[in-house]
Amino acid sequence: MAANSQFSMAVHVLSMLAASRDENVKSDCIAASVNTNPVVIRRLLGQLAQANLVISQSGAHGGTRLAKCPNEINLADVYSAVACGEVFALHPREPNKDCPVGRNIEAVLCHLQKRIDRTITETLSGYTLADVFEMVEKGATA
Amino acid sequence: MAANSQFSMAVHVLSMLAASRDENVKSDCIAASVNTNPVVIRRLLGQLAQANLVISQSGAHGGTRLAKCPNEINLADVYSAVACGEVFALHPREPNKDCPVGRNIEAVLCHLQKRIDRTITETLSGYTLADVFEMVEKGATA
DNA sequence: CATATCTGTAACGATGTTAGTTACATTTGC
DNA sequence: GCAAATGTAACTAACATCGTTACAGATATG
Repeated sequence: MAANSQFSMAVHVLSMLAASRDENVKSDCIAASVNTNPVVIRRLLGQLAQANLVISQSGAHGGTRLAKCPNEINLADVYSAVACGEVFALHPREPNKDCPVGRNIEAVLCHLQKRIDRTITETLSGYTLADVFEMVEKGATA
Repeated sequence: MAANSQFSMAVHVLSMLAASRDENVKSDCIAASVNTNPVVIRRLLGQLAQANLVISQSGAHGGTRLAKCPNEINLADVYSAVACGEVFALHPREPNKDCPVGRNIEAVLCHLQKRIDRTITETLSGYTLADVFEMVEKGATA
């Protein structure tokens, strides 16, 4: 269960909200589509709200809706909102500093990590929620 | 401990081998630099050997060395050799197929996954082991 | 203002992955 | 034959993610 599905869930959730523009959608309803517990959804919505992607309302007739138009939300925003881990982890234990390689390898890997993260962000910024929703509606993978 | 450090370790290990071109390096020696158990290193070397990046020899005076020149090995090869997981996982539980979004979202996410993986591979293929080793020697992050 | 309905969040448990460790069979040079 | 290595299986420890329960707080509505 270790791999992180937050991004997948976020895209799913946002697609649900895009399907009901300007209506409050309840966490129970979203949870039913994602097939999980409403609390899991609310936790995720909290992160998306902090990133100003959605707006939630408490109380009766409450729920959540998009804070912007689907074409104003791109997937890079979503990716940074859910703060997924890096693509690859650094060493769990500190390398040996007495070794010329061990001493410097972490800086190099850290640089690579950032480089890749930038690449991912660039790629994701090419997709808006509107694009995703269109794909979902078509049932297409193009 | 969930995040995958195999790629980091692989780059470290290959840098060690690049530092001792044409010599057999023992797993104990590499383990000392990575600060882990030799068995962990041998497991990793097994994967790198299968990808034809290194060659191991059993027995006395055995060890491992690079199978090619450092400038013939690029990091995309390493990335695919250690078969890291995807950047983000799909839903752990199957979405609800009765929902229009739930029915189609997985195909879209799967498409996105592949798109990102391609981007990462492209970026990594821009670095050879020789590049990495040069950075390590300089202690620089550029 | 009482109530029903919703979100927000804390706390805990189940599950699964990763890496570390031990142990041992196998290979190979001397 | 012996010493020195790799290859690999099996087990354990640590940890992250997700699911679940429980409850406090907010808010429409009669």
